[in-house]
This record gives sequence, C-alpha cells and structure tokens, in this order.
Amino acid sequence: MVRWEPGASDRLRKAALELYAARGFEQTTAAEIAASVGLTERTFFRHFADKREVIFNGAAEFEGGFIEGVRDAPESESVLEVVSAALAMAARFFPDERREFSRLRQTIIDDNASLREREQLKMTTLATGIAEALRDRGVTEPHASLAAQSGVTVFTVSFHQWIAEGETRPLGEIEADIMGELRSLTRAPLPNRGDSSR
Amino acid sequence: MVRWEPGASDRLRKAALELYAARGFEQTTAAEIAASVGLTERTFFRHFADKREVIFNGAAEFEGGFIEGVRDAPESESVLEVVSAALAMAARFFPDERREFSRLRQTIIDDNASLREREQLKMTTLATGIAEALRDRGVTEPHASLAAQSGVTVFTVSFHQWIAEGETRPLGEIEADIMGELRSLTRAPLPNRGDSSR
DNA sequence: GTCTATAGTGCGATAGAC
DNA sequence: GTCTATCGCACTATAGAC
Repeated sequence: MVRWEPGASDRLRKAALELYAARGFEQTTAAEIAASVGLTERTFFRHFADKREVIFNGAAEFEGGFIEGVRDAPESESVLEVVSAALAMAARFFPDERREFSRLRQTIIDDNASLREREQLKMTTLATGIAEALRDRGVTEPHASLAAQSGVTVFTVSFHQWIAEGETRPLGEIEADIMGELRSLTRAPLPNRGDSSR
Repeated sequence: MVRWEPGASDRLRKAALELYAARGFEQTTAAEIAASVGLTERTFFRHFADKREVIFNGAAEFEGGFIEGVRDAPESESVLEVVSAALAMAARFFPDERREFSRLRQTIIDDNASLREREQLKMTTLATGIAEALRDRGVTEPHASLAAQSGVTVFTVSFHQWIAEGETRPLGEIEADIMGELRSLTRAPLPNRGDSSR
C-alpha cells in the first residue's frame, strides 16, 4: 500500500500536455492539471516553478547536449565546423520517433504568447551557453557570439522544417542543408559597400 | 478646469521607467506606478496590456523602421546587402543622444527574467517580419528566414556593443563591422565535410 | 497546507467634450 | 444625445510567503 503514486512529476507533465492541447494553455489552470492526476495545486508548483515550465523542463538536457557538442568537437580551424558538430549532436535528441510529439508540443507553444516568450528565452540562453563554450575553446568575441547565435538560427530553421507537414528527412540531414544555405547566403558579395564608416 | 491631465500614457511610461530602475521591476506594482501620476491601476491596464509592455511599446516604431528599410532597399543581387541597408535604417533609431537612456533601459531588462523573455519575443517577431518583407521581394525560403535572423543577430550583437562601457562609435558603424565579421566567419571552409547526407 | 499579494479582466457608473 | 477617458468594484488565477 502506497500513500501516493510515484512519478508525480511525470504524471503532471503528461496531464498538462494533454490539457493544454485539448483546451488551450490559458484555459487550463494548475489546479485542474493537479486534480486530474489526484494531486493538489500546491504540489504542481512544488514540481514546476510556473505553469509554463512543465512544457520546457526537458529542455535542459537538450541544451546540455548541444553545448557538450561544442566542447567535444574535434580540433578545427573553422568555428563553424565546431558549431556543425554541435548541431549534429543536438539532432540526436530528436530521433524520428519524436517528430509527432514535437509537432504537438509546438502547436501548443505557437498558440500562446507567453509560451512563445519562454521558448525564445530558452533559445537565447542556449546561444549564450554555446558562446561561452566557444570562448573556452579560444574563440574571441564577437566571433563566439555570432557563431553561437548562427548555430541556434540554423537549428531553429531546421527544426521548423523537420516538423513541417510532409517532411520526412531526419533532423541532422536538414541541419546540414540549412547550414550550407546560410554559408552560401553570406558568401555573396556586398558590391558597392564604399566607405562604410560614414 | 479639466477632469484629467492629458498624456496619461506618456506619464505612465516615464513613471514606470523611473520606478523600475529605482526599486526593480517585480518590486513595483502597477498600482504604484498609476498612483505616482494620479491615476488608478485600472487605467494603467487600459493603456498597457501588461506591466512589461510599458517598457517595450516604443519598439513597434523601431520594428516598422527596420522592415521599411528592407522594403525600400535598392535592387541588389545580394540578400545580405538588402539586410545591411535595413540595419543602417535601424541604426537611425539610436542616435548617440539615446545611448545613455538605452543603457538604463537595458539594465532594467537584464535584471528581470520576464522582461528578457518579452525582449526576445520582440526580436523574433522582428525577424519574422523581416523574413516576410524579404519574401515580398522575391527571396525564397529558407534564405529569407536565414537572412532575416542573421540581420537580427548582427543588430543584437552590435547593439550590445553600442551600449558597452567605454564604447563611443555610432551604432551604424558597429553594425557594418559586425556584419563583416559574420561574413568572414561563414566564409571559412568546412574542410572534411565528407558525405553530409548520412 | 493555508494564507495572501499581485496581475490582469469584466462591467457598470461618472464626468466632461462634442 | 454620443463618445471617450476615467474610476470603482468584484472577480479569478498565479505564485510566493508563512
């Protein structure tokens, strides 16, 4: 006989996702989520700092993996090569089995401004972390920040393509493509730049 | 005899900035801001959708200017040249006289997570708008999104440098530098890329 | 686990300007 | 009369304090 079922956190996460998807984020109260798995509102807030965090708190693991990808990348003259290695590592967090789940999660986020805000902050935090890891590898500013943010840009654009309707390629493949597109984009000349200092 | 002083929203904005700076964003209530200029909490929320918006709602003008810069840029083969023209336009919203104010505003934002969230969302919204303007010029995806996001990256890195202690160069000049750095970064080769498709 | 401050919303009343 | 900016009050949910 147990006093409470184990895995409160997991049950809350699962219930929250379902309720947010079914009736919308704002229309779902923390009390409802908790009640639906036999817990109280207070317990919900002991597990998650706020209503939104329940959707994002698997993200720390992903962020860590991305940054680890930077730290463990092989020696290279090219900063972007390091970032590419990290992108490949990041792609491992999104195997094809997870695509449908990612689609559902993204529709929930897209439907609510405060969830979009939280997501953007996570991406910026990620970029900041990558920049730091690059500086630890000896990359100087502003290159570290630019490369880090560009890596996140490639990830974001690729991720949205990955969950686009009808897309079947794995994330890693899309990332390689998009990185190539970014490089060709910035390779084009800036013809009549003239004296840019005034 | 007038029933109320005119310019309620300007007065609220000014008072909010001062109070946020003096005692912090979370330690300042909407009621206090309103009371400090002789209005009620309810009136504050009729002018601003939420407590944070009071700090950001000058930003629509800036966003419009940036996007206008894309629309009005001269014909060019290079997408990045278009983005550079828009960056130059954006820089006009931040003349040197505004640098001190921008520093103060940024410290308020940096000190609070929810303000940072809102700022990041604004930047993403901006990138989305720029991408749309680029597509209207005939730029296809994923180039439009990549170029737009890269433009915002250059702006963000440049802006932070612009308000860095001891920095005296105008924003436009910093932007040109940073854009050059981004270009040189992505120009470096990706040596042993091999078969990137698997 | 309870208690409370605060954010934010909805609605009716009010006092002028036109 | 209508329109608009405000007040005042009641209310819910979040989130933190105790």
